[in-house]
Amino acid sequence: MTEKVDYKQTMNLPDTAFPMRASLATREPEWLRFWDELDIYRRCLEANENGPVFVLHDGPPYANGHIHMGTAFNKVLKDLVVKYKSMRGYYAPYVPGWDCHGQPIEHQVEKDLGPERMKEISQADLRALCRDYAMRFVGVQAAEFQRLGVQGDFDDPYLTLNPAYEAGNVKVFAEMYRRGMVYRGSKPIHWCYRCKTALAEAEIEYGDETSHSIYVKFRFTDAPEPWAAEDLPVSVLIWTTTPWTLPANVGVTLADDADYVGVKVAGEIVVLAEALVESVAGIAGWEDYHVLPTRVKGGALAGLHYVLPVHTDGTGVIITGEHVELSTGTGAVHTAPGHGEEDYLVGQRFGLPSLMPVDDNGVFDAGGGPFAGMHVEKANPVIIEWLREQGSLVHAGTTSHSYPHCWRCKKPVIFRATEQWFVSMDATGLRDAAMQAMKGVEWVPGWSVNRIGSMVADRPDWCISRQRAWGVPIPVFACVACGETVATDETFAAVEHLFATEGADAWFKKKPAEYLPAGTACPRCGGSELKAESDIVDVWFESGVSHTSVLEARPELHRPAELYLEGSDQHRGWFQSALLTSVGAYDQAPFSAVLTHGFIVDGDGRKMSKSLGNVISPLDVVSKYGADIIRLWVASSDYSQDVSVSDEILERTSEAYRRIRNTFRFLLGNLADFEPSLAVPYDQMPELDRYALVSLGDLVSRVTKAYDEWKYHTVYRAVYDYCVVELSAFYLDVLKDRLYADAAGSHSRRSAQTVLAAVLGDVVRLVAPVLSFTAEEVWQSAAEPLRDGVVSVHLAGWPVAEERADAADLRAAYGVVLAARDAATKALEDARNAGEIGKSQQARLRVRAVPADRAVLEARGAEALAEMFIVSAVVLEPADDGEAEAGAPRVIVEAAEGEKCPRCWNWRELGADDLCARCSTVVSAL
RNA sequence: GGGCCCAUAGCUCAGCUGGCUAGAGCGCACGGCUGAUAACCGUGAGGUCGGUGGUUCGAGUCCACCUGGGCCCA
Repeated sequence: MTEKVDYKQTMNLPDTAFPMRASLATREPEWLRFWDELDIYRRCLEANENGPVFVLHDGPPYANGHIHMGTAFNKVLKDLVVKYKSMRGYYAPYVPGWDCHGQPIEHQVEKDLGPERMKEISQADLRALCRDYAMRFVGVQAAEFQRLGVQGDFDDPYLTLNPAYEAGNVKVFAEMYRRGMVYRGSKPIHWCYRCKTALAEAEIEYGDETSHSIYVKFRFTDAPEPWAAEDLPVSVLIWTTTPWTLPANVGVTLADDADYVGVKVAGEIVVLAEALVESVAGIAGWEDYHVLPTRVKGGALAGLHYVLPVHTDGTGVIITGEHVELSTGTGAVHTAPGHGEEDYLVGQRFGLPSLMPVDDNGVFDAGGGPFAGMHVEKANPVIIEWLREQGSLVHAGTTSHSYPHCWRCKKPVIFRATEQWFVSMDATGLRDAAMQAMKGVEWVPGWSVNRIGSMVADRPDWCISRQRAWGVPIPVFACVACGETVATDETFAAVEHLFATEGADAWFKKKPAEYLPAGTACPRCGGSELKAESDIVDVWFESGVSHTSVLEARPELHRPAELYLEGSDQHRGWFQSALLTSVGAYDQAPFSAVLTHGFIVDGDGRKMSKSLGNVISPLDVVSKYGADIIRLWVASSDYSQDVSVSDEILERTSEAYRRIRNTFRFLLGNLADFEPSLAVPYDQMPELDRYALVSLGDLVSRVTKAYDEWKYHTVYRAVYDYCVVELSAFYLDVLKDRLYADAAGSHSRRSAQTVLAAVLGDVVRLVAPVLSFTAEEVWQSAAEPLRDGVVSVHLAGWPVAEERADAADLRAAYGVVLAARDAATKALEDARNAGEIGKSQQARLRVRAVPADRAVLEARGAEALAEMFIVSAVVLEPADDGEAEAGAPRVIVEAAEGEKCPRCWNWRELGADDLCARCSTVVSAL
């Protein structure tokens, strides 16, 4: 019996302090402190001071609430872009921003305040509360974004409530105004006559309401052709639930393509959609009626005139629209552009006037005709009676339907046109210019341009005014004497200066005379008393002008930005408002490229909502898995579609992370005693090592290309597969014998370490934009000589794929070798299942390959093949006739000859010391 | 109801301009190893490509419709 010797001590086993368990949740904050002390954001900028500039311009999230999966995804994606560009040598500043104005914050503050205190508070005080509210959440979100590893100028972000930002609004508005694309018009909005206020869509609560339901005849001025022969009065029959809007009627909208018929009833003819005759007859209680045979398309009736229902001395016109429903009503829609959104839009298209005879209190003015002075609600029954007297009422009943209510007083609201400010899409050719400008932009993914294109092509004029408190005022004045708008280069300059120095709050505290140049007067009547406009600007306009307030204003940025990157909802939102304001003021798109991503959905592809109970919070993921897992999930997802997240997905991501982490750990462990001065030159390396470097170079090329094409999930895939397939399953597995058993300072082991150092150095940088924390941990765990004085992986630059003269030959040869290896592992598995072997080193393989392959294998040498197959010996044999055609080599497993070397576990002839020759030499030299 | 988009194994992804028995990794099952060990190695079983119809000699890959889902409108 030989005495058991512990040869383990004589081997070079991995040694590293880099822990297998990541403990990201606790360790990541330490790296955040490390970067903070390093001032890594500024260091990255300084390092690239002379590099090309790449500006990713942050779209400002709304400053309320905590971050959610969508904002986390967006910010991490941006961070990948910025960190990659920075490592590539670009000067890549990233200034995060927040959208601080707007109705949701104002609404929340008002709710917190309560109705009593709300009545007391001044606009200035209300604005101060809104500001506090916004600032609180800017702080909350900034901390949360940074926890995700997002790097940027969080010490000096841009906020839409900053004076300098507010001034930018004036600058852009002024330029667009000067160019003649801003005008005053009217547009219907939700209005609560009890609270005497305009309401935003978000302030509307929908609830069931019982309304009047009336059918009314509008008499044609001349009997339309199809029914003229009957020689009876002909009317079009409409249905409405708001009798009080009839005084504002100017048109009747029909469905262009639907069939309309005349119904003879009670001695006259009423026209309505054929599909609705039966239901109307039932409701109206027609017993004796007759549908005339002639059918007419709605479009054929367009242009006919009828006598207005209330103002019977005037006429209205028949038009067509796509919003006409054929499931309820009559298929003929009473159209009052002053009192309905769709009516307004269709009215615009047909050039109908927008009558609005109702004042702030909901009372008819003179435009109400016989109902002037009456409140609309009280007028309803009166109007119905009046219509009955006129003989135009066909039926009056009630109906229950969903109707908008005021969130404050919970009472029904009305729709009512008011004076608003608009940006004209066509008066100065803004639409065409915008369509043109978007052609010069790179849209990722490509279909993205279709979406914004159709939006810009179809959109109505942009209503940019809001009747609210928390925002930036429309920077114009009205003459108190004559009502004329006063807005000149001088007043704009004064307001811009006012905002820049004191903020928009000053608008609500000072009188115009205090900041306008002396002598500013109304151009029409010469009046010198001016009133500041009380409306504020649409928040989309506000965020849109960041190209001016931020890109142009900050020295490190520029307009146009290289990239805007947001969720696909921003085609309608920020992308569009930025495009329109930039083209409007500068004839130029604000961005060179726009990247959009999908929305975050659950594992079944459904949107996240509290009611479905499928919401996952990024903060929970951070504390359970760590920010790097979120980052890896972001990188692994194809953002051009909606992106799923679920416990399973995160669990899988986490497993993938562990695999990558372990790969780094193995590399670090085997480089403990290595430094660059010990490196073996490429041309002196064993072939396998050269192949490994070629393969590494291929990875670098592939990954770099993927980053450049914004395909992060390809980056992830490539790196992960490389770790698993190339390294773990092949190269590293093969290398263990050499690394552990050869002499520590041997050429063969140093060669392997040279490769491992290259792999470590390259891969850690390839993943640094994604696994920012872990890459830093790896970097700091590497021996100092390997880091060469670079204090952070994020300052380490980008790896270069080296060109190797023998690369093509090696790729071809190793294609054959790896195919043979596959055949070998299969054969070994069979032998294992048959109980013939355990470890592969117990085997000796006879490999029979077709001549071409055998030549390739022979050129590597049997010893090299044994090393690569991790067996004790390989014998190459000619294939039998029957095997000659086979693609993969045939492999026969036999027991290895010799005995198991107690040190390296290969089966060899053992010497006097009971060791194999290699181990004997190594041990005796110790 | 409209515009844009999506739908390949349990998961994440490949499948270019239509052409061999639809691929990868993970997960899973089984096995090995115990010198990457809350690791590592191997083998294997899983999709007929959301559905229907069509174009074609041939379709996951083109067309139509449908179903389900997402964003934005209405």
